Amino acid sequence: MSHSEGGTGVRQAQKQQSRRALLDAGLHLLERQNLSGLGVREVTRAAGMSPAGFYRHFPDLSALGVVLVEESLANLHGMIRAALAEQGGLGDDPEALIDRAVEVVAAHVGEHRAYVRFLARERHGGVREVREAIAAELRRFADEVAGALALQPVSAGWPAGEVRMLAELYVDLLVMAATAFLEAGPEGEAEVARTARTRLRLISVGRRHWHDG
Amino acid sequence: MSHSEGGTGVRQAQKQQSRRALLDAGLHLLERQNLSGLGVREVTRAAGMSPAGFYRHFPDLSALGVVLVEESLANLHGMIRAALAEQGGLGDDPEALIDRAVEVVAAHVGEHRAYVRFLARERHGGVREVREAIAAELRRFADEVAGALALQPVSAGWPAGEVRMLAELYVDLLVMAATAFLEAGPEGEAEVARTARTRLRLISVGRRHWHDG
DNA sequence: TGTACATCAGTGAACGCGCGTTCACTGATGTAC
DNA sequence: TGTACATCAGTGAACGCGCGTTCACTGATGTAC
Repeated sequence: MSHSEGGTGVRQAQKQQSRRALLDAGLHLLERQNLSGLGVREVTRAAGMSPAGFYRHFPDLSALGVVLVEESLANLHGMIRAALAEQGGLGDDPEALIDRAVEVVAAHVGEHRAYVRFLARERHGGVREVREAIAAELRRFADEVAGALALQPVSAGWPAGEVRMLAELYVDLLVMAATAFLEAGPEGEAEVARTARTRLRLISVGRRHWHDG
Repeated sequence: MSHSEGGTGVRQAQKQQSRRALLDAGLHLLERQNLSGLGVREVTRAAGMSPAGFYRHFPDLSALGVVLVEESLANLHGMIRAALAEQGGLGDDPEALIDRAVEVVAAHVGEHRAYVRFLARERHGGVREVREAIAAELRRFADEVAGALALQPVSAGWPAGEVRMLAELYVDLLVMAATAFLEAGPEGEAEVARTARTRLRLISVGRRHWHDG
């Protein structure tokens, strides 16, 4: 065991650990402030590293921010994919699907509170690279939802552009629900969920009667 | 004319002018950065005043931010009230009302671009006082919309809570439309307007068929 | 296995800089008589 | 109208401070033989 256990990669593993410490420290600090107000020294201090060490990992704080965006939405994508995969299992009951989607969002916010707060704050924040990274990820998110919607029987005969627009509306409503969960304490959570469900159902009803009279 | 023309108030008028210069400089700088990244010296420099002069008008930058919030939404309230007042004139045609609302938002964004950008950026930004001021104003905005909705024949028999929720949904959609106008250049404006109208109509249809089957 | 050299993540000191805030001041405006 | 004093918006210098970034360094890890 004593020979060849570490080998190549010990150094790299240590570096990854430091990098993670910087990302975690940054994410933690960003719960209470904007990325544009964050400082290199502040992050390294929180991560237990000397200021100069930061530059072994990132050229500047925007770069760290972009990595946080990717991580935030990697999580989210996984959950969305799982929720959409259940669609078949839930049959064609739109009520059940809506309930499930809202549950997924609530759970996601509960588990990744810091990431969600970060996204909400920087989505329209002062750092262009980060804004653009978030916009790109949300577009990919809408792509997935659009793909799932297109498979539903209700969408038969709808042009792709309209399905896509509907998907964007759902995404926007889910993002709004997520930030509402953030802002409501635990006591307000049920109310936020109720509101989110009603909104989604309203869209659902509208969609069903779109071509009526 | 030479006696009594100025009189009391010249000093006060000059002070107001300086205060305005500070607010305008701040608003201008905030188009490209977060409030939490703004500096006292930066604002006074842009306003052509010495740094110390700032403190004759505001205790700190958050206070300036709160005033900008009030101004932003004072504008908006006026427009909303005007749009809602037209409601009677437009009869009960919901299509026309939606078209008009979207036009009003587009015009507002065109004329008050800096204010709208500021609101979008600070709504979830890093300065609590400003966030809370924005939330309070948006609540008042939803109150007005709820009041108008309650008067519509379509709302007969709807409980006040549901009307309120509907109003909040409309407000959120309009706010999202406003930020979409911001981000789209002039060439994308028509597309944003089309999307916003479709979203609002979808709600409108859903509302009409809410209690069907 | 042991040895000699290379790599490179993290350090600690140093730099110049712009920051927020204070202070005593100045001079135009306001007021009392 | 004129004069003497009060007010106070804006100034400019000064302060101490924490910032971002650089640099030569150290010592653990990796590699060649």
